Amino acid sequence: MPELPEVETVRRRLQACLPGLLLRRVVVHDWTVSAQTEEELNGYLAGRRVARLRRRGKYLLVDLEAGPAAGDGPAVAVVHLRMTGQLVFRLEPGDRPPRFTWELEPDAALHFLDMRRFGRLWALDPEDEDGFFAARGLGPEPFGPEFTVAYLRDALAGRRALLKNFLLDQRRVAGVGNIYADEALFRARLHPLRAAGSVGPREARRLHAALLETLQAGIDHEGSSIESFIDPAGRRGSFQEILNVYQRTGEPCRVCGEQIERTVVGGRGTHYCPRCQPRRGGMAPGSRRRPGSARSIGRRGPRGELIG
DNA sequence: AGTGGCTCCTGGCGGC
DNA sequence: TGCCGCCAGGAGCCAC
Repeated sequence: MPELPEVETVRRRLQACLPGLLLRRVVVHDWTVSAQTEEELNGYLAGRRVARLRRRGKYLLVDLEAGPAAGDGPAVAVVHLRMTGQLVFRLEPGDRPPRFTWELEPDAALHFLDMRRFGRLWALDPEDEDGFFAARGLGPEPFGPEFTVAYLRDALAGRRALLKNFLLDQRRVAGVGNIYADEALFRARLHPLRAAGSVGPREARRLHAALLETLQAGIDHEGSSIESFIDPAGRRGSFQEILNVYQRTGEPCRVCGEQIERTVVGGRGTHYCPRCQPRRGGMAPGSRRRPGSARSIGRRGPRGELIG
């Protein structure tokens, strides 16, 4: 499921080939993909050249230059992949029909495949972009200047919400989804069922570092191809190969050997190591070495995978 | 206001 | 073998 690292991987791939191409028109095959009609979308987007690609949280943004016709101002296309959205240049035999297609010049097309049909497309005036994200309450970018240890500490303070739910709340920090939330909590040695407000200053610092390290590792591995994530060239990411807890229920913890446990938080599968991530703070029992500690960073597991 | 729960959507899978 | 029901989850919406 596309989270920040997966969307960033798509952004980088498209940034390498879309800028300069002309978006001739948008064809909507499934009207539920957008609250705007095909005509409205084309009014914003058709006849413009792609300038560059950006990302905000899990949203992919395509900046379009003003067109040659009078009144064809610049525009921003916003795409959210949600669960199963994919942007691809080629349809393979057996692919279901795309939900929308961008016809490009010279001679190309970008198709939006989306089995579960949760993905969305918006076309905006650039002046309305900040309002668009403000209306959704989108929080700071993890790699942006706002997301400091102090910010995270203050955001956690006093909250009764479970830590897992806190991380999934896009208003607190943008871009974290179920996989990276579980992996970051493991790296930070924090139990997902702890109240956000119970996290102390040192733990907040750990969580901040763990979030950045986990997301960066995801980007470095070009995302997790768990469900159906592929990039626009049809390539799969490899982060799923080094997951520590996500979907490893019953398997041994890579750090302490304890069996990974699974519970449900907010309707989402939640995976953790009961020994490395105790409900109360403190040292993991029977071990001085803990996941995410300086000594464990960069260690290699039995199959050569990076741990932590 | 903060928080949790429900809903959408469909392929895949377990159970009978 | 076939069919039923459940599971996966991002985020908008609603209720408390």
